[in-house]
Amino acid sequence: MPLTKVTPKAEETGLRILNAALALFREEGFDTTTMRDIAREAGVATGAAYYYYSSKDAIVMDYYRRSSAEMQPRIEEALKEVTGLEKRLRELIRVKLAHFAPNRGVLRALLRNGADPRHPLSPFSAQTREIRDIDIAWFNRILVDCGVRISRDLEPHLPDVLWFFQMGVIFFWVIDESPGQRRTGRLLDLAAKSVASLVRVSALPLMRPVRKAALELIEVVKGVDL
Amino acid sequence: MPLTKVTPKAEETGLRILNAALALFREEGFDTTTMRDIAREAGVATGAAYYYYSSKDAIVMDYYRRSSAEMQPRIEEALKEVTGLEKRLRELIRVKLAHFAPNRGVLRALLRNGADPRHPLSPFSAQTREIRDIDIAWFNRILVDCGVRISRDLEPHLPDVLWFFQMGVIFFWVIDESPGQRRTGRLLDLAAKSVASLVRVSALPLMRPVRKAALELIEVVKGVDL
DNA sequence: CCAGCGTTCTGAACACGTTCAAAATAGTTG
DNA sequence: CAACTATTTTGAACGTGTTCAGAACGCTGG
Repeated sequence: MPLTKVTPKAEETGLRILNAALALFREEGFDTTTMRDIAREAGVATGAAYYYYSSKDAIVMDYYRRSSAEMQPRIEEALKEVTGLEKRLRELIRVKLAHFAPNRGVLRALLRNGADPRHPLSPFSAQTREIRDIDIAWFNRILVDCGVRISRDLEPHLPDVLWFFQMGVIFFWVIDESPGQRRTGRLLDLAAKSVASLVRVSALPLMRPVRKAALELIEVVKGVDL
Repeated sequence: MPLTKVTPKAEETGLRILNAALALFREEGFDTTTMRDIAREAGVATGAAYYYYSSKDAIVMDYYRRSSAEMQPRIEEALKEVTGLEKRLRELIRVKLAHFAPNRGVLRALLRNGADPRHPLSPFSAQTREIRDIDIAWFNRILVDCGVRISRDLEPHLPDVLWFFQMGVIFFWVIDESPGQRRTGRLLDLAAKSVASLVRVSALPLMRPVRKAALELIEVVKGVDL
């Protein structure tokens, strides 16, 4: 991925390095695995790993990018099975977690630098913008055809807010050490219900002052770098 | 701090190392500053730095601990000046940010590992429990004598929730690159108002179902490791 | 003043992520 | 095929955080 022009052989080597890395990350953990380990496992010299990936983090980045791409059809399908804001919200996030599950440790490395947009490896960084935009588009789609009325003022921000909510769940998930991350499952059930309710309630005329406050808050938060 | 038994001379050396580190962190940034730099600045060999601090992170930890201690009287005083939930909430957090302000970069290092409770350097870790407990006690105190009615079921959790809210503000602050972190100031104003309103509204009998949902959510989140 | 002992300090050494000059290989052109 | 270029690969070397065996220091009892 990092190489723009590639011979088939190079493509193969790059993939071998990526897969070696992911296998080791899964077995030994991200921090314990060294670049020398990865290179050895892939059958190349240390420097070769850097020819394909400019850093250890770049491997994680590539994994993130590929995963997000692979996920698209699975999401599309999952949303066909299910209707309603709450269920779709839950299903969308559930599919993502399921897809990331085998490499939860790798995702932990991705989220290590939290929400700092200056760090390339961050769901808020410029480098992950493309993935983020695709992600947000799904939330937009869910909102659009869920039949729930959305107030004009909230409308342009709601997909971003839902995406942010999703990131919260994912943060929780990578930390969650309960067996099978069941705790996250529970959290997702409860939170999806609450969020759906909030979205529904937010459109009520009575809620206008609350909406105004929320909007101000949203605007300040977005102002940072998002 | 890391040394249990200390001669006055050792105490002095330890402080020299800490201050050298903080000065360099401020001037050059946490990542750019090396342990060798710190040792040189303090006029000792590299190993000496490790005699006093078991790691680079441990320096940050010590700074965090000391700062939290120094902050106590400042908080006490600030709360005397001000009444009401919203204002006190805002003031409490504002005092903290003001105190941390000169070493914002150091705090960024502290929050680098996000909310992972397994990482020692995390506001959620076992190592920071003492500080966290003291912190939470303040929120408890604010709630107790603010005159606002709190429902029985929410009462034991509310200080923790407010503390969590505070952590959110601090996370935002360390990332906020607006001049003088004005954006965070604005966020704090808005958020404190909203939070205070929420607390007030939450006690309404009408809100019982909402409270129940919130409580379930809180319990799941707390279950992790907090 | 010395011997002994705990405390403080030293600097070389290790493993890691990363860089880079140069070697090996593949591909292309005369 | 040979010469040349572009791509791919190598492995030694650098700077970093960290460790550790032992040197230096300072105090206490004789």
